[in-house]
Amino acid sequence: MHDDIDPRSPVPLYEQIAARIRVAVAAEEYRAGDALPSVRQLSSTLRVNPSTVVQAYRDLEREGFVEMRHGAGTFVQAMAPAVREQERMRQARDLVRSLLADAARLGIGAADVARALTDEMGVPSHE
Amino acid sequence: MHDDIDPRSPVPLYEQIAARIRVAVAAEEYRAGDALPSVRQLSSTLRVNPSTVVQAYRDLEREGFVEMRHGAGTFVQAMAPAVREQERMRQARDLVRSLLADAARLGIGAADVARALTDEMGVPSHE
DNA sequence: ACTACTGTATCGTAACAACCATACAGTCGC
DNA sequence: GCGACTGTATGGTTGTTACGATACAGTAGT
Repeated sequence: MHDDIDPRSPVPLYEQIAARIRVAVAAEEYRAGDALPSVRQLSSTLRVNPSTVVQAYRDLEREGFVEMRHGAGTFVQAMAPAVREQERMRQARDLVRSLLADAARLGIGAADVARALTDEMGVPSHE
Repeated sequence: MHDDIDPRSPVPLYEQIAARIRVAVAAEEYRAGDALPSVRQLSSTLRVNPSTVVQAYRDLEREGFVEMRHGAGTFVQAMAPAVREQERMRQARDLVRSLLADAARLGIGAADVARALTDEMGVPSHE
């Protein structure tokens, strides 16, 4: 439960925070209906500005992970596994599309990308 | 040979210019050893600042497409097809790695990404 | 060497993103 | 209804990126 959060990382604080919550929810560390730490509470334990936590929570809300209720708190959303799966695939599709757009600008086709991906998956050198 | 370049696009001008040159080189519109338009010349025909063209040319130089010779001009590099292929795969690998990093932050695994990619490739609905 | 071209380096400006500070507004237990 | 908690909205600071303006430096034909 130590920091996990690194202000000097190139990835924004609010993304680090959101990622942290996502895995906690995925690991059922939080159940549907549970309240997340309040904005101020989490911001003080992480030594971060409340607004930064808000930004993380808002991202999670857009993705359907949580619901923010004015004056009450932020609660994890119930979500059928099938729906969650579907949502994950939608995000994956968006990621892949922007990747292909970037690749095209470099003169790299989808086939090359696919090859590189299978190469990366086949060699689990990290982690 | 008209503009192709759109200042209002979210993709930077220098990237649009670099992309334009890449396809021209790939299409053998320029051959190895040929001189590209000079920085000032291209910048004036594109109605763009010389520095912007320089940035594009520098990117192309980093990628090994061209060579900038101070006082002489910018020339397309000779490059064996095998080397070019290898270079393309290296770039594809880098793209895929950063994609997987992004995906991980969203709780999306490589398997989901692979599925999304094959879906996108299988259904050429756009363009 | 001079001149007219080349690329190079440096600085400034505008737009944007991340983060913070602070005031505002709703909810709920007492 | 009051008080202590919640999230919300607004504005400012800082750092980064894209783009431009302008001065510097190398090359080559004459």
